[in-house]
Amino acid sequence: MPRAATTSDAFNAVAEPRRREILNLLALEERPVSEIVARLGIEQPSVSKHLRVLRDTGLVHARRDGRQIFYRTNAEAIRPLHEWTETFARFWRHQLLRIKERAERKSRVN
Amino acid sequence: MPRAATTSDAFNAVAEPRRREILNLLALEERPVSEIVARLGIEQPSVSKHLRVLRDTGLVHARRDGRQIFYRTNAEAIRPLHEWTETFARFWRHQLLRIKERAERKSRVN
DNA sequence: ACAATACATTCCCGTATAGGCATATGTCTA
DNA sequence: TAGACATATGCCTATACGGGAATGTATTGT
Repeated sequence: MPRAATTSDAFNAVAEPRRREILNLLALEERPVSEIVARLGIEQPSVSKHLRVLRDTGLVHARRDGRQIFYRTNAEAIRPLHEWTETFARFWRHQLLRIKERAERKSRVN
Repeated sequence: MPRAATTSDAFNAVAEPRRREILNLLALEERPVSEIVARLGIEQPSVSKHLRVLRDTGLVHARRDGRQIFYRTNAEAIRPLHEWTETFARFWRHQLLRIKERAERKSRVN
């Protein structure tokens, strides 16, 4: 079996660096496809295909205005990723704490 | 061009659900391969291959003890993912805030 | 040295890419 | 209605994938 389809879930969709760039770009404000093409320097068909994946996974919303279609990141869809990574956060925070403690112990000795 | 290699970065590595399961399992304590096989019900060669990817991306550490090899999640390697998703957190938090405000406005009217 | 145990690697296969290019679709304007 | 503009889709190719089965490698105990 090959890797799961990029359209199946957010984890797969954001595995592609260009798609993450697109999500970054569309986080603050909605933008038409042409602007994504211009800013990221990716071919238009390629951008459209990435947007298709992002739309199918709910990572972006689309709104048509005349000939243009404005896309915007749907942060809510990124939330599951954030939550999954958050379950590991306590480990590196704990690690940092230990490093800090060790440093303090050291400076106490000196 | 095909999708980027799973070994290229953490984003690609965790796109695979089984690998996320493995990371979850190895987060609290190190475990030998046989235990991962038993707990997740995946074939041993398959587990070994996933572990290889996770090791190449630094997502797990390995320690040999006799015939067994103990693996353990390296939370630090998940941090970049957490940080990337964190940049979007303020948007859904803001969204939640707006929903809350709207609810309060509504109840004020009633 | 040999057998058993614990993992890792290799090969094969069907599938899902992502990019490039051409083309189709939808919308506005003259 | 024709043409320009904005975007989407289809086709092609090379490549990476993940599972299954078989095999290789390292370590231990006898």
